[in-house]
Amino acid sequence: MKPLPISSSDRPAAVQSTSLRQIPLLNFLSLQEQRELLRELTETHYGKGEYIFREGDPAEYFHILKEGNVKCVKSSPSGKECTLKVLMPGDLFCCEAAVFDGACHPGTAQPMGDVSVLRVSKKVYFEMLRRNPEAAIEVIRYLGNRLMEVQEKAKILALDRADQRLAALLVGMAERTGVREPQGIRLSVRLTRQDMANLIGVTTETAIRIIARFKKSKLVAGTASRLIIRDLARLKNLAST
Amino acid sequence: MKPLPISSSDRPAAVQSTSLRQIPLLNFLSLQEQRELLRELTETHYGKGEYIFREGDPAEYFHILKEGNVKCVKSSPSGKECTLKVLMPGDLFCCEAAVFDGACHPGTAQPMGDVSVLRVSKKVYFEMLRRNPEAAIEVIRYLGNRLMEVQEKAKILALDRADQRLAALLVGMAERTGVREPQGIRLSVRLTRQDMANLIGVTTETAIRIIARFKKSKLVAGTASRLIIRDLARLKNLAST
DNA sequence: TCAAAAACCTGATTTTCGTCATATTAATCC
DNA sequence: GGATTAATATGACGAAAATCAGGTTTTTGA
Repeated sequence: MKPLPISSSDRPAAVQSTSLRQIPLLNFLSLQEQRELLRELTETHYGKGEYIFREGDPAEYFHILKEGNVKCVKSSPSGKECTLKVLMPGDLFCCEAAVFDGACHPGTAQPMGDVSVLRVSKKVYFEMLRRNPEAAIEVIRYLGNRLMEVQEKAKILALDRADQRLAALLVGMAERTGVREPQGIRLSVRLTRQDMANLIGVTTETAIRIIARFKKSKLVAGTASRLIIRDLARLKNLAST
Repeated sequence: MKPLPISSSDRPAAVQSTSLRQIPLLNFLSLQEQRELLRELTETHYGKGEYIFREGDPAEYFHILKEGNVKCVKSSPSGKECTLKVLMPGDLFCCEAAVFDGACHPGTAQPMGDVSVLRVSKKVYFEMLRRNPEAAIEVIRYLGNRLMEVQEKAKILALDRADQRLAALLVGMAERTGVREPQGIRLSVRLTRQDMANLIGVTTETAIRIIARFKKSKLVAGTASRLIIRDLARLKNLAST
């Protein structure tokens, strides 16, 4: 596909046309439609400690992650928190909440560092989908995949021990964000023991103890900002025992 | 909406046109489209102990549950099983798997008694969606809701104790399938202790012990085929503590 | 560069739940 | 309606993970 022929005066603030071509859910649109949607997109930057939206906020927009990582967090009345997913650039988020008029966000979207987010109003987006069945089908595919992902996660939470859940998490992260390095596979997402704990439904202490065991048996190395998977095969094996 | 004007010679085997109007995902179609889709639908009956499809089978059809209850089951390599959801009439199933060419079913669909299932090939269904953006948007809504449901379930599995998970399950079942009775709310779905155990990720013994405690404190009564919720408010309270 | 804040670590103790073994009751089907 | 199977029940024991209560090390930011 060729670059969009859009003059700089055509496009809003900081949304670069090049970035759009990397977003799967905006393919399947004619150039004309892409240009129109581009006009409706706004880009916002967030830093650590801020919120993109919180659980219970009214859901008025579709969000697309452009840069950085965002975690989707749900919390229970007792104050405990559970991280559903770490989003990567290109991921849609909160399409599931954007579904009904007056719906609220079922979870909080929290930047894991500096991030950049694209936003378009539900109304505009749905109108675009109505005109572009092919794009609607793409959204169906995306949601179907997300559904399968969460179902797999629910299965693991329901059936597996803590160490297997952690192994499965690391395998998944390695596959989605790993980069080859001499010592093994480095995760390009910063992930603290606490992050891991929240992702697999255990306490931070438990995650720390398990990672310590993994270190001893040369499965992983490093800490949050530089986590290395040293033996993917054995981790995979542990996850599916 | 008026009844479909279809002569009995027009329609395949046992698919009654009246049943279709109760299926949310077939609304938003013109009469013409409904009639065409009807011709492509086939109905199949299954009994207990049979499988509608199994984990790993190639996914070639969209399924719609017409009558009875079906459970979606996933199993781990070690042989343990986890029930993701009890489907009710009108539910789509395995749309999530019907998403890619050559995809396989991520779980097994198991009748919980006598059931009747409608089926349409992925190809025909997608073509229909391409012609009917409104129907595609309806599928997006459906998937969005399913996604929110599973996310909520994952949160509960990750954060709550067994008794709270069971309470949450019973509250949900009461709301989806409960019928008022003098002694309380009766679940219209047959649900054994083992079913509950598989739905909340504990062993059967644990589910039995918890239900026994619930009985003592007058929260529930009865067994599988006649399960009564006697104090919904207190169950809700327990679930969200 | 130094102080403060995160992140990481460890041990002791308790709670929760799984496992195994064995009854008892209820449902189903010739 | 009585045999057979499925479902429910209970106890004793152990393993897994939470909790609480200290630490140390690393990272961050003024």
